[in-house]
Amino acid sequence: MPELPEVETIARGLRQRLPGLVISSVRCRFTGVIVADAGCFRRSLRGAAVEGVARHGKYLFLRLSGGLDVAVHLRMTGQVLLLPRRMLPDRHTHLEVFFRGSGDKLVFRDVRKFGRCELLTGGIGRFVREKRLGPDALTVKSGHLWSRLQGTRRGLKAALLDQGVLAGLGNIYTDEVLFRCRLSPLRPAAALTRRQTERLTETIHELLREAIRRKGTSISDYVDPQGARGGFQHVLMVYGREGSPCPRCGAAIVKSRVAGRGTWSCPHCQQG
DNA sequence: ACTATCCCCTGACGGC
DNA sequence: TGCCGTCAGGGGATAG
Repeated sequence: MPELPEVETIARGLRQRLPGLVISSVRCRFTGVIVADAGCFRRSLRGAAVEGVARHGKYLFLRLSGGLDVAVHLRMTGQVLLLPRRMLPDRHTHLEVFFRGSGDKLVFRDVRKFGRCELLTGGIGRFVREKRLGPDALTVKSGHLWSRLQGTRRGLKAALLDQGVLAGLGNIYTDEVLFRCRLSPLRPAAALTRRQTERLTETIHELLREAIRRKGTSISDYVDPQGARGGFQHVLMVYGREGSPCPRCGAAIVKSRVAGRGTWSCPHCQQG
């Protein structure tokens, strides 16, 4: 499931290849992935130049000429790929973008069809405000987290998964961050001290930077635009590891259900 | 305003 | 071998 590090890895991969290319045509094989009108989407993209690639939380943005942007969300199983333009699309390929004079095409594929592409005319900032996304998790300030966590009655995991609190953490990195901070996922968010919130913020930054360095976590479907898997799944400490010894104290990692999600934690280390 | 639950969708997996 | 139920979880909609 692509979270911030996976989307950042994709953004970096696209940044090396896309800027300067001009879109010659767009083929949509499953219109359900396009938010609003697919015909308008195709017409608007045709002839536009790619000026840059951006990211906020789990959203990827293609910045186009004419003040247009395309917002992409991969949800659970979405992929953004750069493939040879002549390669035949498979049954999960929903969108293909072709470029003038390029041997590659940009492909959106998604087994479960949860992912979405949306044309923006009002800019990224406006989109982020309308979606009520919190600050990006890579740069969120401790003071912001403090005020948001103080103002909720929810448990810590539920609060950190809320993209309105901070944008970018999903189920995997939330479990890993709570383990590193020795905090229980069920602990009331408002019970954190200021010092704990500072440490939590630093740990979020470190964990995400580390995961980006390893090019993300490939557990199920995630690959980068060139089809390469990430490496962070090899260093996960709790996620998906029920029954394995805790890397810190040796106690068996337990799986539970928190905020409707599978949740892995060490019952001994994470009592706080 | 806040919180919990359901739903979207497909493939993998376990039980029989 | 095949059928069926369950699970995976991001986020939007909806109910309480």
